Amino acid sequence: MSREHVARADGRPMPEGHDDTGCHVLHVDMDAFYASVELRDRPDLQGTPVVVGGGTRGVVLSATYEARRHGVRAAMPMTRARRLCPQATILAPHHDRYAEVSRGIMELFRSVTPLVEPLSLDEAFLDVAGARRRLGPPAAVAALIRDRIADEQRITCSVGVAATKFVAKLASSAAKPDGMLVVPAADTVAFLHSLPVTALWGVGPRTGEALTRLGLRTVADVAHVPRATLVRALGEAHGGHLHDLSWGRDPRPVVPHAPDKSVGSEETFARDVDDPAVVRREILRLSERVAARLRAGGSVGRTVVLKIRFADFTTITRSRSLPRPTDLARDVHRVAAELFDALGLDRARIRLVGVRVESLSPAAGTPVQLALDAAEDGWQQAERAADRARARFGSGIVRPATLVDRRTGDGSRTGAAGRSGG
DNA sequence: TCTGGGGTCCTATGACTT
DNA sequence: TCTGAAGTCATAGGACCC
Repeated sequence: MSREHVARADGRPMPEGHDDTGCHVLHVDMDAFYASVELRDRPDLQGTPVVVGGGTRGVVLSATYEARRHGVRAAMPMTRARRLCPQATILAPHHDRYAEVSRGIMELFRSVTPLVEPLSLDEAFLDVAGARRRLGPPAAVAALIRDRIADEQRITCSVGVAATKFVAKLASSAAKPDGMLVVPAADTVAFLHSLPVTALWGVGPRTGEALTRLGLRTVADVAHVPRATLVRALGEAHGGHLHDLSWGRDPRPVVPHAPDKSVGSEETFARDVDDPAVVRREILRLSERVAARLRAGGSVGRTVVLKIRFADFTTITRSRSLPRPTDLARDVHRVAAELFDALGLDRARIRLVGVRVESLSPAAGTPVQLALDAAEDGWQQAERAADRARARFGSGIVRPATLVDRRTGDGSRTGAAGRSGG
């Protein structure tokens, strides 16, 4: 327990032990995850400003706390980050590596409790009520997890311990970096009411502005305004939810294995594109990618959504539902391409194109679409055979002929910027 | 100056059904 | 049979999260 940095909700050190009465939810969040993973291989950069990101139109994916001291933040355009902190080392992201570290961390969590709800690669909720007899009270479990992640993965994390998910998440944020904060159930309201409204889950720039217009700046302000006022300003669901959160009411349990509700893929072009043929090729590539992920996840989907972002950043979506769900690239592509053609765009400058499939259900037991135009379930078998070939020989081994460059035989993307680093 | 990619959830609106 | 109300579903857009 040498690594602990334990504090009470009011910030004073715990006198002895940890008052985790009523607390069984842990929120574990890696500190500057991508940057921390990169620093494992570059110990020479420890203690220096490092920014993970890149690409011609990229944003910051992760930054060390030394870079953050210069104002660099996640999701900030790289050009701005470079200006704010010119001395920072810029590293390109390695997603495979982050996914691998993430798998190790999630396995570690599941060795503690089966009730693990991952939120992203680098954070998860854990319900440790059932681990008390084996591992001790929640605060001790949290300390154990922090030690093990430091030992096994050589990165640091912060942990919030509370009675609810929402408060546990706020607590881990307050404990960052490399800390732990226990908010005893009895202290929940006092802890919450000291925070700014922007700390509330679901309050971003827009909602924050709306609350400011009402003169509400702290969570305490939100708690003491009539619920009806919030509902009028923000709608029934959002307003009511914020009012509940402001009093620490958050009955959501920790749920492992929540099924996916949609699967999508999108690409920002390195330069805006006005050639419809280029856009159509990208739609085909994205449809292939999405369908492969559907099959890999054992899902089929019924609604295909096409997303187009124009050069001026305005964004539109168009969707259509199929009579039956599918996991075939051929079906997804056909609908997405038809939606694009129906827009009737005349050399519009397009910045981004995306394809998403919604209304997912498990493939097992779902009657699937057998090709839209013909009774050939040969497509199903062909795409599954392609999956097997990709699994064996690499992702580039099988692709539609229209995506193969005739001169080089290379099907790699030529126009899109690709992920800037995430 | 610029603003990724992968998602979830909510709201508004119009078509359709009961 | 016609009409309006209410419910449901599909679609589009937006806010938010990491």
